[in-house]
Amino acid sequence: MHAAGGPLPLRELADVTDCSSRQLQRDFDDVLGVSPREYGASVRAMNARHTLRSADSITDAIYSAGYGSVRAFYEKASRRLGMTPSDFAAGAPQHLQIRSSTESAVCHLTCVAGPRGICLLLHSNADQSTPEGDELRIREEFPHAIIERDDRAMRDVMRALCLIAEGKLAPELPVDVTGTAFQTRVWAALREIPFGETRTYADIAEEIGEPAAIRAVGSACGANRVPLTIPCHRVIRSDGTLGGFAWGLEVKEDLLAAESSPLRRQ
DNA sequence: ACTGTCTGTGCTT
DNA sequence: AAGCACAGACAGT
Repeated sequence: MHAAGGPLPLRELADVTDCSSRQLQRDFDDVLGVSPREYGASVRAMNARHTLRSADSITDAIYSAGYGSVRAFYEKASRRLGMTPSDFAAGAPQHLQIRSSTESAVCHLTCVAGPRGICLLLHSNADQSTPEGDELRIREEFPHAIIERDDRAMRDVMRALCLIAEGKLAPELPVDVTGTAFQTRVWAALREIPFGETRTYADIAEEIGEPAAIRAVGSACGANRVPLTIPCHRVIRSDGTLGGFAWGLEVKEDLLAAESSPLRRQ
């Protein structure tokens, strides 16, 4: 489907992968958490991001991305862009984001936020190099945005992030992240986990109505660009082991220990 | 436990 | 109106 740039008939996929169409449906659901058709729709939407950049007109881009009509594009894909197609086609030059960095008691934090909320949160400690790596990661995520450092505007946000990083109760922060339909559902479920509690990957899968998509929940947690604010550290495995965490298992362990200790609550 | 067939339902074109 | 994908039920391995 990536080669084709969009969804493929189920029969065709089944022939290529040499398994039955029913089995393919089940495998997609188990591993990816979405149906083959839905996955293809995401591929096509991603494809549209590229054609929008290169085509002469929005309409051309929409058709060459494989949509049958302009209407279909606006219904299915335009929400994923996070801006109007014409803004996106122009490279979103006017999109302004602010960033700030601070030292928490535990680690160095760098946060990038747009008008609607936090869109990226990076962490580093003494072992790892900081500024260049962060810069690269930010550029990778937002290649066309204007990003300015503004510590004053971010002061309250950074303060709240420090609290969470230390395992203390903090005000909820607005987030502005885009993902697949499935990721969005997982991230929303993660934000429902109360401070001081944990859930298993299976719990989350159950909660979003995809009880089989346990591994997919794990991937969605891994794809979380704003740890702490979307508390993926509160998800552990059913057997009690920690599972994974982008910032390292030690950090995850410390966070959970601090959050569950009543003495350190505020 | 895993797999394929059959089938009713609902969405898309 | 026709075709297709989806997902539950069921039976065979």
